[in-house]
Amino acid sequence: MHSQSNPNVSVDCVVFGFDGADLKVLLVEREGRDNLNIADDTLVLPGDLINDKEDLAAAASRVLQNLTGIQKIFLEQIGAFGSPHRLTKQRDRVWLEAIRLNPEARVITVGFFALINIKNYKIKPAGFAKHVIWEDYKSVGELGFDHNEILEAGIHKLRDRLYREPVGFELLPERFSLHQLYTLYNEIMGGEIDRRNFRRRMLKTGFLKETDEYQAGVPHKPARLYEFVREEFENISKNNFKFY
Amino acid sequence: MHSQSNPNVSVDCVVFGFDGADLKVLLVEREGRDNLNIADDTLVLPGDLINDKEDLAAAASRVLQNLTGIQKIFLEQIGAFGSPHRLTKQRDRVWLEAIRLNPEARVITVGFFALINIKNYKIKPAGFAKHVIWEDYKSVGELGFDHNEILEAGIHKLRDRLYREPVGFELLPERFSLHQLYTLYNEIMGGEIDRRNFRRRMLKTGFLKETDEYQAGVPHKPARLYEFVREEFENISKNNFKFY
DNA sequence: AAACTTAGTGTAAAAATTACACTTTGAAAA
DNA sequence: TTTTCAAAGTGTAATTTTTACACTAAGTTT
Repeated sequence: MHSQSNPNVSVDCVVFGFDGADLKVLLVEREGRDNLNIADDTLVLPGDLINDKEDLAAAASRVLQNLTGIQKIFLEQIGAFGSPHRLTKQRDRVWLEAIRLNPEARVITVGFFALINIKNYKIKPAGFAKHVIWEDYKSVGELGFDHNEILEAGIHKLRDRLYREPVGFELLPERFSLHQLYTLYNEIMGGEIDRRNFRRRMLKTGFLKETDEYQAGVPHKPARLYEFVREEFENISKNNFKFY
Repeated sequence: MHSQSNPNVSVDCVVFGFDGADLKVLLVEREGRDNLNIADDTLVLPGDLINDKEDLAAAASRVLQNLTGIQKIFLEQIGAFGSPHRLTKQRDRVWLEAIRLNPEARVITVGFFALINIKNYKIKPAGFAKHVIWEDYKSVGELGFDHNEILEAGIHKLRDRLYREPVGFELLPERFSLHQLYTLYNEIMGGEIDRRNFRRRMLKTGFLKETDEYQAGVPHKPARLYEFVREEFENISKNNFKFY
């Protein structure tokens, strides 16, 4: 099973989700593979070594599925992380020695990032993942390896994408209120976006289609729900469109 | 010498230069190492395997220096390229078999990019580089390995950077005319930028300092030369500045 | 019926962007 | 020395975009 894995190259996934209020990141709590009993509740990004004949993105997909059960999501590369010291923390070494065939090997990792709507995926820990959790991005503490660094690179990528690609919609249900969209942008940008201007701006783009559906079960005026129309976006965005 | 190199990870450098009119890329024509006589005039990006205890960026620097003599330039990562088929072209295989200890090894490569002022560096081929040339970006043909793909990623990065970072100045002499700057932007953006608006816009930023020096030896009205004042840029760009 | 919560709406001032054509200056050629 | 050539350098008006800002509407809960 390990025989075909490449000892020098791994992948790690930064998967963002949004629960309607806060930005979340998918983390796994590692434990010994095959129930190897090492005490270690360190949180890490889902990741592992690549196989020798496997494309990087395919490896990321596979690893993510193996550890969390999440299937078929679009992963975009963040970049390579290759400090020679990235695996030298004491706790990480102990874990690697329990788990890897070549625990001493120099490993460079390739980070990937993805956005998903939390409610659309059921996560179920497997492999060396004892638990899988959606951690509030703002409360992420010290992760194993150099995963805080990878996460930082991920959030940068996310912000960058959010400006120019319609990625925000990946994080929302198919039908959403403008308030949800606003909260999402405001949360990720960490900023003070004017609510009215945001609304006007988004509507003016022409790729939000209003539906006849409204929020239900909320203790206040229900908001109209909208849909993102990708075809419209494709038309418009030929001429390098900017969201914000 | 090869003993410490990692068989699975390499770096490749996309180095852009500007000669006043056209955007150039640094390419090397490969040959057998130690004058191994294999007939191969394939052009490739400067690159090679990393050493086992070496940071990725450091490896890129070293490799670039070893092949072209270029020292101490700032390299920024483009990303990892890891298709399992990236080394399978026939000519590439022949070359690898003549050169590498593990010619069959799966290699993923990490691309880096840099911008330099052509006139400030003397290039001198060494290592497996038979010649080093500044190739016009527009005339680049088929390169070895997957280097066309890496180059494409490099130009994207360049365009992206050009919008928000003062990277254009890296490509110009310390003192330059607004015309040179304009040509540079217009060339890289491949676009139709209005000359007057460009000039006003750049001057308004406040980080171009006019000097008392003028172009010399040109058969027309000599242009005033300007300098880029980095400190001013740092001040201004706190609030995510955009060039164009 | 009152209180609460979020939805939803418009405008005026300021700033940025765009399109556009002629004069100036120095060197080279006549 | 005059003419020609090539790029340098300059301003404005119209349009569009951005910004700042506060109240009413509608449903639910108390």
